[in-house]
Amino acid sequence: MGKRKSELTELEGAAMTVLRQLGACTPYQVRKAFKDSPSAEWSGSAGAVYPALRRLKAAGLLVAKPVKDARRSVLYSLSTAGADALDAWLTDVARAAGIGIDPFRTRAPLWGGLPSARAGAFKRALIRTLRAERAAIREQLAAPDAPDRDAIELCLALQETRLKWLGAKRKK
Amino acid sequence: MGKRKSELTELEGAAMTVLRQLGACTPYQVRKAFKDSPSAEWSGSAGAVYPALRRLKAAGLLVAKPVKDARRSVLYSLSTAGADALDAWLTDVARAAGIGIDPFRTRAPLWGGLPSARAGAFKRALIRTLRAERAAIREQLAAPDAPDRDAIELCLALQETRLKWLGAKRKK
DNA sequence: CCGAACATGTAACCTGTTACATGATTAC
DNA sequence: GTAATCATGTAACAGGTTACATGTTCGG
Repeated sequence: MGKRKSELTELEGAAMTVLRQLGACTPYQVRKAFKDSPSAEWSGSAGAVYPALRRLKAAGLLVAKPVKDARRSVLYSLSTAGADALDAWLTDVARAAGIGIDPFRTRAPLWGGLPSARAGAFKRALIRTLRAERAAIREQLAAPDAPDRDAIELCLALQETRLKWLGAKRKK
Repeated sequence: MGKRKSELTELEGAAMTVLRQLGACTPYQVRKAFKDSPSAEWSGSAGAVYPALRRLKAAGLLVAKPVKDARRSVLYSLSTAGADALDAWLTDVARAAGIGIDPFRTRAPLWGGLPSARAGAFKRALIRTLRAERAAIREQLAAPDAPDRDAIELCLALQETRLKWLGAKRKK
């Protein structure tokens, strides 16, 4: 069965999440899921996904089922151990509550100190972009068949928090 | 002056942010700033910080001033080109509006599908942790001399958004 | 049948982490 | 003087990214 991995990376967890949601997938389908995702944190680069799935297979967390087509595709799905590992990853409180890497928050402290000529145009552009993303997210929520409704709402809430913060800051 | 770097990494930008805020710093001081930061996204590992600062120096974005102590320390500060690069990094709309890597949001879509025996205890632990962090952040805000007040408020707003989302989800 | 998009990979590179090594300073 | 801590690094490693290479399927 291969030795147990002590911990999953964020990408590995995300990939296994896709497998749980969609059932057995080829690596390409996982990549596609990453790319199509509204909240795309992962580029879904082949150089990350293919090795990651093989790694998980080697660790006994996935089972591979070869497809008999000319492309020699492989359908991966969660093994029992994989399902357990995914649950453990999902319920890792310390990591779930952690901050991650937020480009907005990394930059925010310094926006107040920008040369004012630059600051105005930048803030306008930023707000415009955030609003556009918010609109796109709302669009998705409008679809009656939207999957991951909760996740999309979370995404929306986060963008709105950013917008609200910018607004509050501006007023001061 | 060295050749121009096309783009700064998040850590490089964060390091230069520290230099702008504190003035000339040794690598160790930058590391300390990362570790002390309330919103610590970076471990401030020596293996990242020392090479990063040398990289930026080589690119002409920092100036190095040797200190005449037995430790052969070096004080780094922003060059003119470095200040420009930092401004460009700060005002990179696409990146600032991007989502980054958010462990909470990566996991959130699947919490609904957890075995219910596990889900309850996990959610309680998660809420407890988030509340503890919120309290810690409020603590910082209570200090009258708190620097980066805006940034801390943003941190607080984000944690509250998470808590609110969890609460809303629970009700449904 | 031929070009475009699909699908599977690989190799070189970059950056950050952990763990270690080493010397300087401070507290006692 | 010695132990703890401060401070500066380095080496091995890990995990992603980009760019490339290659074969397959499909639309015209």
